[in-house]
Amino acid sequence: MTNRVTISDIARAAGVSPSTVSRALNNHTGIPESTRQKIQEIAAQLNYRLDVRARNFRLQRSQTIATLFPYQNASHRQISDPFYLEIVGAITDELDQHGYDALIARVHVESDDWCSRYVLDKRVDGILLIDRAVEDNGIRRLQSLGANFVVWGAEIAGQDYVSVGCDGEAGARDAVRHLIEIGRRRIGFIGGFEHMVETDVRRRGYLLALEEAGLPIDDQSMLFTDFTPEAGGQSVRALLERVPDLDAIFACSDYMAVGVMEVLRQCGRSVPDDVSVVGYDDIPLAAYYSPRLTTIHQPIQAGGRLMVQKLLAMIEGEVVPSSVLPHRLIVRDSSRAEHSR
Amino acid sequence: MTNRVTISDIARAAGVSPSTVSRALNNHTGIPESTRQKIQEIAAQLNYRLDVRARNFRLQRSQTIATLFPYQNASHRQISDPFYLEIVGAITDELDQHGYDALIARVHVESDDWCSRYVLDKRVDGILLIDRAVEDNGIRRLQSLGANFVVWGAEIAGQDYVSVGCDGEAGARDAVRHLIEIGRRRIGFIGGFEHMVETDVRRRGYLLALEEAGLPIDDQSMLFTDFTPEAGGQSVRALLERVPDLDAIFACSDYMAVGVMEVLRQCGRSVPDDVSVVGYDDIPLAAYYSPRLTTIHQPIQAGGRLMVQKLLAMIEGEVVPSSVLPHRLIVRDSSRAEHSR
DNA sequence: TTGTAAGCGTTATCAT
DNA sequence: ATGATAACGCTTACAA
Repeated sequence: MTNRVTISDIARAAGVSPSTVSRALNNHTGIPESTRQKIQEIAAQLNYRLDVRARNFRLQRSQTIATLFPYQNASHRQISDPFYLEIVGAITDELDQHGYDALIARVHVESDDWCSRYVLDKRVDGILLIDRAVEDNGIRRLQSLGANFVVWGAEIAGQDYVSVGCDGEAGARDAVRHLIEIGRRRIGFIGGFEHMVETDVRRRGYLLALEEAGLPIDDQSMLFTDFTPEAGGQSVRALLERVPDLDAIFACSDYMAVGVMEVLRQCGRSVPDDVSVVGYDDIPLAAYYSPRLTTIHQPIQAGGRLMVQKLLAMIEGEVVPSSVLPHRLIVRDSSRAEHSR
Repeated sequence: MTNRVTISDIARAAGVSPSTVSRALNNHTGIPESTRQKIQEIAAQLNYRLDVRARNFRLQRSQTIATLFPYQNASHRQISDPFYLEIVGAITDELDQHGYDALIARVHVESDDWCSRYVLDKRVDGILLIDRAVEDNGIRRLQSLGANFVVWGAEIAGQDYVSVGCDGEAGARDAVRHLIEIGRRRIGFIGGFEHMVETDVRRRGYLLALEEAGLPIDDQSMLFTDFTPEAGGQSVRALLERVPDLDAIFACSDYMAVGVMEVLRQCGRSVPDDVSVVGYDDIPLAAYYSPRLTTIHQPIQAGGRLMVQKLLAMIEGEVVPSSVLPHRLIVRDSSRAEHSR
């Protein structure tokens, strides 16, 4: 912690110049094996440690990637949906493997200040955005700055940036089709924030499935809220008041769905006998809840890693395309309707 | 993204020297209000942005804190326990408010390489460690390096570093006492990794409660595994084979407890009629699971924020003490034994 | 193969 | 009140 050993100290000890040391340490070609070895030995002896800050500064990079979680006004509430943690885990591990540091923050979705903070202030070499608004100022700003970034979520029409995620519209449609197939007719929708893409595309899928089946569409059957069991539970309670003959719920997250199922029971509706429930994400919990939760599986791990790989490729100057990952309907017990209407 | 505006550009435009600009921008005393205003205007006009990397380098700091999650050999499996996400959320928000960046990574608990990477390489000004091993090389290394760090978890005997967390021994003891009070006698324990402090202290509390009640202690009743519903479920299945007359489970995390309850049902045991279950953490899920989960509440939010405050104070040179946060037994439905034996 | 020197952008010291 | 200068630790032309 006291006096740091620098490259010059090694140079002095080895009787060479700092540049030679730098070259030796970085395994540059054109340095004789013998000198290299000698210098590396001395470095080890002296307990030399490269000052990454200095190097990154000199190299004008930061070797750091920010993973940003947009939140909305009202709901700067505590987050705990396991989905987020899974994707963070995958991202940080993958970054680690590539020698990058992972920075994390929540950012207000309606502002773009954070672009200055992370990009202009040169804190990071790139950004990973976990979901975004349908009209997203931050993304526009990132683009105008020429920043490297990858977004988690569905690829949407006219999108001129890179995303990695499932086709949420198709996923939601599959979920709702399934509910219709097992005989459900009054299907509620519980989403995250209305103007975030992931919720928006899933709502589209929901509406599409209803339409295809010739079922009536009713704004009263949709509700938008936080990704927590509590919010899910409250929403379904509200929904039941509006639509007493509700016979199914499609929730935009498994974690929400847990609250949904609990409140349904509290209200005297059995799941799945009276009301079927389908969630989204297929977090570990889904298979271990009772009843086991029907859901749309997303390859979260793979997706997180892919985001990193794409971003690093972009930083290397490559042109990379968006990826649409496969989703999969996993039918479990929460939607096995014994008695269709 | 092209040519960056630097302090010298402003100096040139304003007809002053770079040092004056620096002083003006940093609101140093001894600079006339008029000059300051003029310079700040020009800076704004030119869209000047401080290069934090350069400043941090010059100031020999990084203005970044690492939050590290130790993992064990076998289990570099995906993490998703909401507890972790809640604490990460609290930590990152609090760091943000203080102008610090939050770096995140998982580190192998049996190594201390990461100390070099984060501390010696000067990537961060301090470290937040989420749990640790009973004998923790990383911590010893951090101490020998004189690094600033704060650990999440119980304060343990002879500990000469700063921790923030609940008294896990007391928490576990309260949980198990409660089970004993409602008539349970064959109580199983499902922990995280055996040599991590949080699991270790809770095991002690568990044993203590059994001892106090004069109940027999049986190694076969304890199992150690991952913090996932799946692992919790598998553990309880194994436990039931070893101890067929099991009538209660104390699990070290609510998320685990979910899997525990599901498998109990699969095995034909009703919760809480046949087997009572108590979890730990009081994540949002706990109150919304069915049956509602009895658990030990930890002030996760407050704890995360407090860790940050302490760490920043340490960095400022203050001497700060450890904190033991209050825990609280929350009795819900998973432990209401209708029929005691 | 190696050394010299410049520079990344900022701030602090020491003058003036 | 302000400017010149050095320095933080490293890498890389360019020169030798």
